[in-house]
Amino acid sequence: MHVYRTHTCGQLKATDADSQVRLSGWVHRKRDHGNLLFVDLRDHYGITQCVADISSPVFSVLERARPESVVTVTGKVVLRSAETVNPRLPTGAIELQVAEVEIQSIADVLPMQVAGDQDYPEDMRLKYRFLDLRREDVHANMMLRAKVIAFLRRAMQDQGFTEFQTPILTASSPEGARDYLVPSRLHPGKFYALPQAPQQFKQMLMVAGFDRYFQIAPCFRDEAGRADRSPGEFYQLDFEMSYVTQDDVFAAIEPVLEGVFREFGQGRAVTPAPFPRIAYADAMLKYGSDKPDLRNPILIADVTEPFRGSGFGLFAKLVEKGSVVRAIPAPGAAGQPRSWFDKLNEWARENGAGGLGYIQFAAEGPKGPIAKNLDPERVEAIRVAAGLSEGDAVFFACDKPLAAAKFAGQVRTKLGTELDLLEKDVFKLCWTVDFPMYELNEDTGLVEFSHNPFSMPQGGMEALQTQDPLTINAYQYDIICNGIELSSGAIRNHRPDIMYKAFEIAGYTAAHVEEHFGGMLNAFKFGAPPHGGAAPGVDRIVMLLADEPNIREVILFPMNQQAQDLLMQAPAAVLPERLRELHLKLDLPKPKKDAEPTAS
RNA sequence: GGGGGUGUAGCUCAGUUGGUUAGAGCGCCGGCCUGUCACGCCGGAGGUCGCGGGUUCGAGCCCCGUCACUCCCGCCA
Repeated sequence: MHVYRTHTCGQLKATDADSQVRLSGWVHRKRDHGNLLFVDLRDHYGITQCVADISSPVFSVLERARPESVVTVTGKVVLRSAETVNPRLPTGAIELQVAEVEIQSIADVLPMQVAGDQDYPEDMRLKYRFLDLRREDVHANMMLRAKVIAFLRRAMQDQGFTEFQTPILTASSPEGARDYLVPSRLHPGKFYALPQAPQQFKQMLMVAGFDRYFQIAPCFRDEAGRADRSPGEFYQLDFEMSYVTQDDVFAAIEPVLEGVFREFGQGRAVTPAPFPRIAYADAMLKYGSDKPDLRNPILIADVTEPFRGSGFGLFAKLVEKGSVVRAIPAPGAAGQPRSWFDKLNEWARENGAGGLGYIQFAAEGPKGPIAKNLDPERVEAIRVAAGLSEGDAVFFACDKPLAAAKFAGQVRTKLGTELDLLEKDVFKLCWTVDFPMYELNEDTGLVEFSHNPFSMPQGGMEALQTQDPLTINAYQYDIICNGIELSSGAIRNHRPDIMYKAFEIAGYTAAHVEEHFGGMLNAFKFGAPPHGGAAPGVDRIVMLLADEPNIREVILFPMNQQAQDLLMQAPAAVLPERLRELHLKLDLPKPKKDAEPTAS
């Protein structure tokens, strides 16, 4: 008999009755009847009830074993009597009558319980992550993650992509988020940077002729955390393809994404490929966001004209000064009490808006503070523009175009949640396309890149030479699922001449481009294929599939929002000799006074 | 860097208008219990009410500051 186990804790069934077996695992839970003791023994695979009574020498040993101690038990599998079968347990038809027991590892009193579903503070869960990971839900999330990644690898290989590893210690990229830097011992004063994404490497792979690349790529960014954004590091399904148009990229990745949501979505509906494509400008108008949540049926409409020169002086004056008015329908909300509208108004003020005007289309006619000050024709124009019927209400956002769009988007989300309008049990995928290449910096009045400076402008060189830069779109796209951005991508600009011109428009000289992007530029001067790709976030895909509101629930050893690893105690101070070796001297801010350790 | 929320036993939380010795459940320790599966019953230990200051006859509760965690904004080519 094997020294530790003949079976796992999820394995034994009625057909194993009467066999002699050995199990090892954690003491999940004990039910001590004084003269009869039940021990639920748990491992990765499941739980098996083990039983011993007072007549057995193992009784006192097991009785003393605290929860989460690791034990090996040996004995006979016995059928449970009909009334003691536990149908909720896969092994519930049998139990193990313990004849021998060996304690492999004693558990101290636990800081947090593994059995049960009590909530614990996150800093405690992270500090004792090894215990937290034993718990059923978190354990299952990590297994889901592993299966999702295996699926993605297989799906990408099936689509003819090849997996490559790119460097972790690389050069700082002058664009984008802050880099994590690694000091060089051999080169005083110089630093490696951890890649924010393998962007330049994957483009080099295309230049090198590998045609289709993918990688489950670690990405490092020194930026603040969010519920859906892991600080420090995260993983992307990074891919790039040669000789492709935007449509080819979509066609390649859509089956992979649709497939992963179908495979692991547990019956939830998935948008079938091809996914809807929404132009950035439309997305901002209708959804108030470049990340439209298509589960929400509300569509925003522009109603600037009905307010222009109207009796509602506040909006009329703002419109004269260049503001726009957006209407956000609230289906069926006309009958909501005054307090409901007041509450939303208060919410709007808390979110930085002046307030939140509205019209109720009640049975007796339009009512509310704004309707009183508007001609009936204007109210009717609004009703038509926003597609409203009797019984609906409508809210208004009035501001400069971008601010109005963003606020309308917030209202849309708020109303969708408040009125419970979001479609349930569904993954709604779409592309946001046609991002503008440039935007105007309102502070400086200068034209800047609005997203990725290496995307190919639509219309190529001719567009750059002839169009108003602010009207040029890029072959740049995002993939969105339920309002969460899974990925950015682009058809890249592989032409040095177009790149110089694109940077020139944003105010950069050729010398600047050469200095900062010399490596890639150089590569493009020796024959570069047209290419493009994207990089869906793996953590976010798993988060959506696991239906978790927080990305840390699907990461094995996440850092907290302050980018600290509470388990491994990173970041940490280092010894002075290590700093000397790296040619570093510290210049620290004044320490916080009365700093205290965390509550645990 | 800024804003919101939270902070009371190891954990989850309650704590009335500012008023006697700060409570419950889980966990822990002890006792009882031979068919439980969130076992049950009895008893016990366990508190710098995050920390500091203030107001008050009196503060877990009110005020100011601060720290920690979290959510959001900024940031995220």
